[in-house]
Amino acid sequence: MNRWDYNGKQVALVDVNNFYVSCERAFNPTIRKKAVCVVSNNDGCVIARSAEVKAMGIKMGTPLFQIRGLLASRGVEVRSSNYTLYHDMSERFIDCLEQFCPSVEQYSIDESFLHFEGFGSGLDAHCQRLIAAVRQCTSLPCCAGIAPTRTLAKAANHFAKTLGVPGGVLQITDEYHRQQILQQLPVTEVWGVGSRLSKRLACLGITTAWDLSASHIPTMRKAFGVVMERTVRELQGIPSVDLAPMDKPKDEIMSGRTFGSKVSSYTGLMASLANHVTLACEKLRAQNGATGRVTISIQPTRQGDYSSPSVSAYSEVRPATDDPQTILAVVRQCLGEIYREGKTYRRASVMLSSIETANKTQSDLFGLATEDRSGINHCLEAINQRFGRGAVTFAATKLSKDWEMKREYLSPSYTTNVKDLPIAKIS
DNA sequence: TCTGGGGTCCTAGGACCC
DNA sequence: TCTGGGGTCCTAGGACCC
Repeated sequence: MNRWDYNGKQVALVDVNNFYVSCERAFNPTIRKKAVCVVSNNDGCVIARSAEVKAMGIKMGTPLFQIRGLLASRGVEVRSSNYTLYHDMSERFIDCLEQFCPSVEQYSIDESFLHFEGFGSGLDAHCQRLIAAVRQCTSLPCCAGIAPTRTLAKAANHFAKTLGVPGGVLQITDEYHRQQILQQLPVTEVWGVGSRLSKRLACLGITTAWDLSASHIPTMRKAFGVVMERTVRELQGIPSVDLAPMDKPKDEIMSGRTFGSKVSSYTGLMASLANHVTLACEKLRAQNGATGRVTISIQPTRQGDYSSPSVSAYSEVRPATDDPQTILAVVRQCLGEIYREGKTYRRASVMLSSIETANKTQSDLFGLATEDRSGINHCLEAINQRFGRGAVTFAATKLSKDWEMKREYLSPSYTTNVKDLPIAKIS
């Protein structure tokens, strides 16, 4: 038995190639052979690229306005991000994975860790069948990396994708193989090592994943902390990272967005914040929570190349509540504290924290019951669910339109809106 | 009132992820 | 002129307590 045989436990990282682009292509055959990129909210910057676009040297996060000309001259199809479509496709993807593995741990919208035990040498073939099934059921292309730890599985997946391995699966099977893989992987590509850490690592002569894996753990812990120690162990093949389960109730809930165009009026900011209160409260109620602390922040427009720091204000809410109207009143008061007339702003957000479970919130002193609006809140939610988000909103959200998103290149919601169902023509 | 050390709890901020 | 959003985990430092 070699050291890779952890009671036969293996983890596979399966992720969809260029997820957002692949979703756009799934329902639009005319762009399957074309270069495609997807841009962020407000059509701000590039957040997904097809292989052709990557080959043009266009980097992740490039502002759209800088490359409009280039994209047009190369015939690149641009799409605004369509999260309704992507979330629905993500659910279909995960449904498919669950047919092949009893223990699926969703990590992000397009990635999941699959835990297998006792598969032996048949795991590679099993994952190849899984990938073929995903392709058939959803038309999404994906790859898998298999190893004893999540960090190594990530590394294997990286090469499964970039080397175009047949079948789309790469498994690290022994010590020699691990060394080969890690020696070819720049340390920047290691899961958990970002740009800052990799710069500091370079000063110590650590430039590949293999260098990092061979580093002295106590030294690394002292210099970089426990997160780095765990990364090193994972690279060595010792499972050391645990993920918080996705269905765990959130400790804090945030809703924020950059405006479609600059906002300078109090009512404009309030309109945006009221919208975020509604969205945040939907999430809060979905996890049966109540918030005890509301924080708002507004960010002034950038000065030249530098982004201005955001300004924030918070207030405790006692007793904790899930009522948007109560929260809205708090938000209004906070905005009054930090709003400066004459300044222009680019972004606003609302954060709910100190979240408790709604049915065991402390009642306030003397048991003064706050007005019970749960009936009306459920009613509003039901209307919005049936007729679409925004069918009923607080008056404040309608006072100004400046904050609304710019989405010039939006594709239809093929899978979630009857009006947008694709039409098949038989000729 | 001063002296001190150690523990806990909270918050802000950094780094990272996709 | 135009540069995303939502989250996690960890650490340091301050306040408070005994």
